[in-house]
Amino acid sequence: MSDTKKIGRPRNFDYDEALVRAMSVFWTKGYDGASVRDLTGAMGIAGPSLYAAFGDKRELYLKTIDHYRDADACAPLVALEAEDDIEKAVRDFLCEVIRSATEHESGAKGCFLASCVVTTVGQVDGVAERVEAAIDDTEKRLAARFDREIGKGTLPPDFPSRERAALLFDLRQGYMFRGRAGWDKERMQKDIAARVRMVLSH
Amino acid sequence: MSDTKKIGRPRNFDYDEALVRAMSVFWTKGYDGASVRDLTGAMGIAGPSLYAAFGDKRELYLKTIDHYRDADACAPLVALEAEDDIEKAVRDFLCEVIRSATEHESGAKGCFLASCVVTTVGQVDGVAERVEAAIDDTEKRLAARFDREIGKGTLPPDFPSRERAALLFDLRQGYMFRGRAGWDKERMQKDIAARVRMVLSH
DNA sequence: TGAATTATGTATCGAACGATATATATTAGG
DNA sequence: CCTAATATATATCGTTCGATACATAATTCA
Repeated sequence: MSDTKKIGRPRNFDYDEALVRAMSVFWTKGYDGASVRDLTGAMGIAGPSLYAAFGDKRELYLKTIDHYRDADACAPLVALEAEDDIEKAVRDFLCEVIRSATEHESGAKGCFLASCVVTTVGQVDGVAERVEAAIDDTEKRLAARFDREIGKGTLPPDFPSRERAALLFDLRQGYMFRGRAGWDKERMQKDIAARVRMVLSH
Repeated sequence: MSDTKKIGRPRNFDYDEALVRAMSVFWTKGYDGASVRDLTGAMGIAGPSLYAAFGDKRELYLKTIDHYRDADACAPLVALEAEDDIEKAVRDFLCEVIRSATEHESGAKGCFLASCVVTTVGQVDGVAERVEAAIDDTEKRLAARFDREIGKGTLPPDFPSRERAALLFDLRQGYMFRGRAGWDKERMQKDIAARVRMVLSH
């Protein structure tokens, strides 16, 4: 848009990086559990800088949600779309779900939206519509992946893309729950083959 | 055990009822979001009574979890076990899941464990083991329901009970998520028939 | 009936909460 | 350079948090 420099003293922190660090705090501690001091500490800035740059705690929270969505940070979805062979793609999706549900990047397990944000739906204004939009968007992208195969002829024309997209979505929710509860990767991987077959059966 | 009355002034509130009310507060507001004042207000008692009867906030929280489990409060599971016809039973299970995910009893939607407690796993000591035990118990009961049908001959001997139990579990998680996000009952009910078929397919 | 025991109600504790007032530092434009 | 504009650092605001001290009420047991 404009590379004209703004007047006034410039920030000495990176906006997006601070946002990611804030997300990580919300992710691990929850909305209420994350204090402003926790946030400023992780973001490497002082209180007034947080309020000047992001508004208040709630607005910062909403901004982390939007950033998560915009950054296309859902690895399983990306994996499903990247692999051309649909069977491998579904398997990759499930493997990636299990990985993200068990491995913890910066202490945060699972999906930021599915495991963390969703719990604040009735509690923090602005969250509900974002979560609902995220579900719709995710399921549309999942269904589109199946439709792509129908176009290629790999799946029959009457393949129930939307139903199976919803199934993938729900399987993910289950894995996220198990991951949170401490299940290990190996235990979850046992059903992958059968589940791939189920998702693609017709 | 003993109907001998205890010495000292008796309580003038019902222990279990207070526990249920506390659970409802945790359910709707989350662990951190539920203040001791919220809790005492809903329970109809004063602070010191709470601490005397239940310990501190965390111990009260753990007690609500145990009470939820002991009360067999998971309606879908009960519905699955109660119906003799396995096809109807699975359908009843899914219908009950959708109902509990969308209707709000005392403002709380979804499953207390699956939608609320799980988010405090890494945060509140004592929660992780309870959640893991709850998953194991639930999946065992789901699988046992299928095994019952194998015994009757309604399902083949090689029917993958454990796999399908896990599937039912994960479908539930998906519905709970959608319910939290504001999906309405009708939208979720569209896939029931196909899902019943999928769960019982062999 | 008095001693022991337990619960209740009021009032409040120190700590942590979210948020901000104030003064200073750093930039662009005139 | 001076002014306007924005960011920073320090210090702290009033509130709410989880948790308790204290005095009083209600019960059992001797």
